[in-house]
Amino acid sequence: MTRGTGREQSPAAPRSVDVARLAGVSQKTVSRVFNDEPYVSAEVRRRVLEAAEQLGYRRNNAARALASGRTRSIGVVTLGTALYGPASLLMGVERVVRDTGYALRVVNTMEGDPAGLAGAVGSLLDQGVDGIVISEPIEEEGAEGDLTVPVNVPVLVLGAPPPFTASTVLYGAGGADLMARAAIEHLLDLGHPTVHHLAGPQRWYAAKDRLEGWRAALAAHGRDRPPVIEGDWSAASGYAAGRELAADPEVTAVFAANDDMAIGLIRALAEAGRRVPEDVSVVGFDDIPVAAYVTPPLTTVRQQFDTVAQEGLKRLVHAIENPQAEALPASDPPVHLVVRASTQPPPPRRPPGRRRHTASRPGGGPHDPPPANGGSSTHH
Amino acid sequence: MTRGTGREQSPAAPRSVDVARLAGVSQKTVSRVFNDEPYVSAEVRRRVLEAAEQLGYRRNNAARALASGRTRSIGVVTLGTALYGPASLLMGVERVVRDTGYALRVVNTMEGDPAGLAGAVGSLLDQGVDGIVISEPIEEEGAEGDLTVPVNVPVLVLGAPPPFTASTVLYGAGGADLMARAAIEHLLDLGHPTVHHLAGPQRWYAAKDRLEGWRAALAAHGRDRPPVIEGDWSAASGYAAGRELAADPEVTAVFAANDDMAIGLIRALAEAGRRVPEDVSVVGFDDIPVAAYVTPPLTTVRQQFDTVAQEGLKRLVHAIENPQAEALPASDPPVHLVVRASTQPPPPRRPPGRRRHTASRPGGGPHDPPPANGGSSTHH
DNA sequence: ATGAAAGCGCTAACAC
DNA sequence: GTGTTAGCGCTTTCAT
Repeated sequence: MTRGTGREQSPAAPRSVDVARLAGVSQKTVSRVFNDEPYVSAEVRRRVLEAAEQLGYRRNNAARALASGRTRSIGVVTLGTALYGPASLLMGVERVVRDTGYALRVVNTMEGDPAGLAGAVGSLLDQGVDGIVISEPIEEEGAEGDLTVPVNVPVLVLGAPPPFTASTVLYGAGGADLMARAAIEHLLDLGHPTVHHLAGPQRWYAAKDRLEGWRAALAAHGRDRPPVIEGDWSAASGYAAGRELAADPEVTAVFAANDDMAIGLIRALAEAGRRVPEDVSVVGFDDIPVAAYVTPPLTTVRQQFDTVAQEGLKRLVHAIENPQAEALPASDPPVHLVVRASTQPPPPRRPPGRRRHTASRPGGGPHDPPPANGGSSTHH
Repeated sequence: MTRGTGREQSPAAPRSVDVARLAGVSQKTVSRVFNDEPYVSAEVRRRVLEAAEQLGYRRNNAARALASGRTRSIGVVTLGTALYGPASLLMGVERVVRDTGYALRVVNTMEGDPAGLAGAVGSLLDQGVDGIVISEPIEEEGAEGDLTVPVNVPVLVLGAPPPFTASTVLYGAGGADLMARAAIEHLLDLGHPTVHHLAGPQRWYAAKDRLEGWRAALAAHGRDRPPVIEGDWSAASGYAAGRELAADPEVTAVFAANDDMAIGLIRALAEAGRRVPEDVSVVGFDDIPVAAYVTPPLTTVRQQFDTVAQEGLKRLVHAIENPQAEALPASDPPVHLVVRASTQPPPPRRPPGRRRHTASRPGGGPHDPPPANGGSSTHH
């Protein structure tokens, strides 16, 4: 209707020249208006915007990218899981990216993906992103070490050491070891002689970090370090681990690397007649939405995904827009241990080999309303 | 190093002409090779690929998009939540999109976002996507009905009726009503006189669908339709609902619109002395990863996000690549009710007003190992 | 404060 | 089978 090419199919999107013509200015002026450049009179700006509105003009991003060499988009590599941690981080990233005016492109790396991280990053590079976020990468078999593709955009790695070298690499989401440590110390403070660890899959850096925090905390307090059981993040693996641990009367406290495993673990313990928290205390990690409502309500470490995403992206965008400048400093997120009903002091020591069931804990029965978010204390 | 512009900064990405020159062919031939077009001799193809490899050539997508008018990317609008359902769907979508050779752009609509769906779609249109997936939209206040922006690309709406008109609109992820219905019928089959419903927020179409299935099932069987309680998907809201329902001795079966609410509900019931499943049966929806490991293991409706995503995207891509062709038909996903321990026949009827605790269920105590995935039956 | 001209790196249509 | 010629719709640089 507007531009008379004759074809009715879909009336060809208006271009900036069309707007310029209608507004009676040059095409460049339209460009100026849309880029908020200075030196456009208010009157002209108004005319241009009005013409654009009338035509339903949207600027063509491909042309823009081609001419400017920047796509104004950020790519994120995530694992293709709906696991609470990675999914929450992704949502946090999206929120911030949009706020900063960039577009978001997403690719997944599946566990066992042959191309893996390199493939994912390559695909983003193909798409021409201005920066890359790698969220919770896992260790690749074989492709250990450097990426084969040269990465010429800034990269933000959330929750892991550098998987490769790029022009600029930033880190974020550290401090999981400190968080784990706070969990362990909570249990030691309650009087547990030591704490067992149900670790996450060690190909995940997140799992390694938590293991490391556990190790460090026990070492710092001169405690025994019992053997580690490795799960796969799933409640099923936590359940399997629980069956093992239930058989060992020495176990009075367990730190699980995520809440799902903690829930499976608690179930297995309960089925074996070892009550939580009376006989065994359990701490999880993540603070998933149901953590306060399972039985017993789970003591756990809350991750602040939004904060982590926000802080990391601020630094990434800074690096994109100020290529020569110094990288902004990272800051460890605060540790936030949420104490609920799954932890309490250990049962009194007694000669091994005798089965017994101790009295109920003071005021901690299942009839207490779960603290909505209550009982949380912030360490560090 | 290769192209001598003198600047060492970052040695300017090679272009297809550079490859052409090195391979001793025309630039167009390079284009042919990279687009897998026919009519290139094996020998030339080899030379081109080798030259490209040597130069580290990656084709410029902005230029490609500008010249061809297609971005080879699909945009997805999701809610900015890590809720299991939406997050799983997003992951499913990503997986399929990559397989089909498209890139994925993601924008969120936050609840209460002023721009809302229109803003999100507009932002994708700005980015120049070839197709749009709208995942689980919620009803917008005010902006009811049509989008103000013209959408000239095919749109796939997952889990909702048409929020607007576009050139092509496809639907997917229907059938939630049938799934809800299967859940209700499972409870009726067990002998419950009727089933209460803890609904999701009714601004979500997914919540409406489940409510509708509940309503239809009760109507079909001529049962009472008790008042509906509306939650917000959270375990906390399920807990609140549970306190209400616990006070009503008539309640013997509850269908919760998602698992998180079901878990909160069960906790509130337990605290009020109403055991699940002995006194009250509960069915959830989603089959979240921990559903089999909470106490009691949750009977729930499993959603097949991968299938839904795959099926929907196949149709979307078809619509993108065959603009004139008939839309591929949709197919309802199969209903998959996973029966675990949170449901059983109702306790024997007795005069109202008397409190009692009935015997334990036959072989259904907490010491049964949770069926990993067991006890599932597929309806419809 | 505004405009003219020259590409950005590719694909499309046609020639050979 | 391969090359040539034009743009795609912007941003950039430089004039004015």
